[in-house]
Amino acid sequence: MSPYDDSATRQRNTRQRHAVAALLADVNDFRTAQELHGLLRDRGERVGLTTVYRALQTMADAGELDVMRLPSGEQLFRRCSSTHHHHLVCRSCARTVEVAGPTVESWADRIAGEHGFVDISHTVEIFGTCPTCASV
Amino acid sequence: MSPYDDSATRQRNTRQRHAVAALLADVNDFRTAQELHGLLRDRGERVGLTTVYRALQTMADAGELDVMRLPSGEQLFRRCSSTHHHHLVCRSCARTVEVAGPTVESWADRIAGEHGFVDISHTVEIFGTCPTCASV
DNA sequence: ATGGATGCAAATATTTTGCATTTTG
DNA sequence: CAAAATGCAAAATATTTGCATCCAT
Repeated sequence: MSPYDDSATRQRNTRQRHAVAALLADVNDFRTAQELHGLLRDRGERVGLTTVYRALQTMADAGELDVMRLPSGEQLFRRCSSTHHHHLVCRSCARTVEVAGPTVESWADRIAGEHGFVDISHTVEIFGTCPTCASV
Repeated sequence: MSPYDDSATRQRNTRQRHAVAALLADVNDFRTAQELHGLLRDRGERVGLTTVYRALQTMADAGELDVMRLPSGEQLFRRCSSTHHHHLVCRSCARTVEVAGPTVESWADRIAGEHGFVDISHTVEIFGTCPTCASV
């Protein structure tokens, strides 16, 4: 493997995968596969839902995407951001606030290390009722 | 509401719900609905899968159960432990270590409070590869 | 040309719901 | 007896797979 191999993945450079990657770059936030598929539709891109799922899975396996799961069970995908953060989500209206958590990051790494776990990732979700919904 | 009302839930006291509750008390660990249903079978209890799901949902809504989700998407249920803790889960073999996180608790409460959110709950899952799986 | 990628349809898997019947209080 | 719970079958949801075709290399 050459030292400057910039193809992180071994996949082919298809229109569809490019469209998915471009969309994720623009959105830069967690979306379900189905939402992403719909957004591609809106952009006039013609990509099958199956292909969206496959592209997302490939990218996630390659470590290019963060994946989290909604309480309802759908998985959410987002382009990996160098600025790792978590979410504070309103149970009632789903309003989401991104919060940074350096405290949690180091805590998670330390805890995992103490148990000999490697290749650590973590998810933190805080649920509550936002001020607007609470005042109704 | 009487001050010493010990019926946390308003449900009826059926054989099936009792069986599910008793099983959860014995298992005292995270299990899928299907696994719990199978265990009831093994015990000779005759409870429909639908009923298991409904009992679990009712108990979870009542705050009697903790619910988490596997990376694969199935939800896991466990009798609430009074000692709130989080999980360090091996991606490969699903081995789970329970870890306490006072740091995270206070962090989550503070962050949520700063944004005016009330009635806070949170989930933290740490994923990694356990020592055994990593050495293979 | 050749093997990976696509996309439709169908299969899976998990969880929920309609509804007739049974059971609890 | 009335309301709630059960359980079967069917629906709903999310995601994956078979396979014939297409296209990037």
